[in-house]
Amino acid sequence: MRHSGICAVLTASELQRLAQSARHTRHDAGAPLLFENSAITSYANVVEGVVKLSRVLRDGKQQLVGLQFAPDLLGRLFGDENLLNVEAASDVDLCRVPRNVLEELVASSTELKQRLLDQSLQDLDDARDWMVTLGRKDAQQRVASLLLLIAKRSGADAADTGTSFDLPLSRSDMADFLGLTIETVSRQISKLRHEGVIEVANHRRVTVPDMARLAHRAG
Amino acid sequence: MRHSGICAVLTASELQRLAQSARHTRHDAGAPLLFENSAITSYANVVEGVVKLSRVLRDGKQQLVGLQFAPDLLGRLFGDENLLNVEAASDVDLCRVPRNVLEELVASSTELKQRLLDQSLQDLDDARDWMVTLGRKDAQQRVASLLLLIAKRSGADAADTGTSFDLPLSRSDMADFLGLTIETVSRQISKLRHEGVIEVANHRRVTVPDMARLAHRAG
DNA sequence: CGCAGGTTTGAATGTCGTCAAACCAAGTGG
DNA sequence: CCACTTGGTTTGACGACATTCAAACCTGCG
Repeated sequence: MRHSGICAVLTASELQRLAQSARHTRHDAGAPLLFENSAITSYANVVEGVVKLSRVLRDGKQQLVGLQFAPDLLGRLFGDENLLNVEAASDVDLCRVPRNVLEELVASSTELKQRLLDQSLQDLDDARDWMVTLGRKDAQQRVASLLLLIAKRSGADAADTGTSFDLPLSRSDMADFLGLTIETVSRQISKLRHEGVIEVANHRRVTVPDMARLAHRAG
Repeated sequence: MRHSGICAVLTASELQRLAQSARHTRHDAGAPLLFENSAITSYANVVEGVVKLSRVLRDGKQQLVGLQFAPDLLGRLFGDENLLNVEAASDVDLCRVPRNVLEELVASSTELKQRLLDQSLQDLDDARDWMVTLGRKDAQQRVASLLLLIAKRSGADAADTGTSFDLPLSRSDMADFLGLTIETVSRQISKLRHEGVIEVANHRRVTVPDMARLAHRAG
């Protein structure tokens, strides 16, 4: 899930145009950012933290369909309807831009349009990658895949003792992303821990001594 | 999965430019159209039939990540690497266009670029929809979801007796798309048949007396 | 300290996968 | 025309893995 944020795709003059109307906002973990089927009134850049995109079935079950790390762009361009629930997974900093301003910019910049196309194609690739995970991997491989994804995208610091990072998701969120139950996620994490593939502190801080070994578990 | 094909997004003069280099090709069911990781040398429009996009795990398991019905566009724009296996699911007619010609057109037409962005966003929505199916639905709901999808996209003819269509996929392909095994797919189809939700002739021709009832089974 | 939320662990249940056999439709050759 | 083959599909018996239900366990906080 490597996206380029708004800032990365704008020229200096465009950025200036944007700065006039952009506003920073802060949100606590769990805060809803948009509701399913609501009209989109603004777009946003993820400045800090992780945002989760989800859909819910009629029976109440939930499935996360995407995670947005900084500096990803948030919000679906040119769609009138938002098909997703958008929530802060961790504490989040956003840089909001009114919809019409951004679309104005997009209309005037063919370069920008090109970059947005690239990004949506990247998102599509990511979504299809995850379809493989959901359709063909067992619980162990799914959990390993998620840890790998998080390690890659949240600036995990590498040391001699291994790579460390904080989980931006609760067990419940992880389960909803992996198509599993909380209990199964917990069991698989415990298994990886007992086998020395990962170390866990306070249920949230993860250390990976050997990334290749984790990758191997991911299938 | 509602895409607009090339033809739908081009002006008359652009179509003319395209006609000079476009070539029609025919492929039998099962024929490979592109290989994973191969450089893309051309793009194509699906004129007739259904094309399947898939990825394979190291252990040989396969997962379909998309289906392309006429008149969808085939091939990933602006990516140098093709991450997918592309095969004819049924007998297929393609309209091929050399890569450079299409990208030339895209570069010159901001309207075209816009439409391609729309399409990739639609594909992304579709992929995320299917993530919900793979992550949160049981076998029965998955099979019903697929039948519903095929009914919608392959021009199913509606009559007083119900809606009828041919399955463009083998049981094996269906299993790979649904994240199930052949046997489970077969069992669920039999179940739907015994319960009168669908009728099946020759293992391929499906009739749905009451679409709403099928939709209800899809979750 | 004691409560509350989230997490871990355990035992029992159920769904789907695996293995294996029967079935069906279409095509080939005697 | 019928026996035989072949590939795909269906059905059955069994086992494995994930879910469910329930209880114990941490960690942070009043």
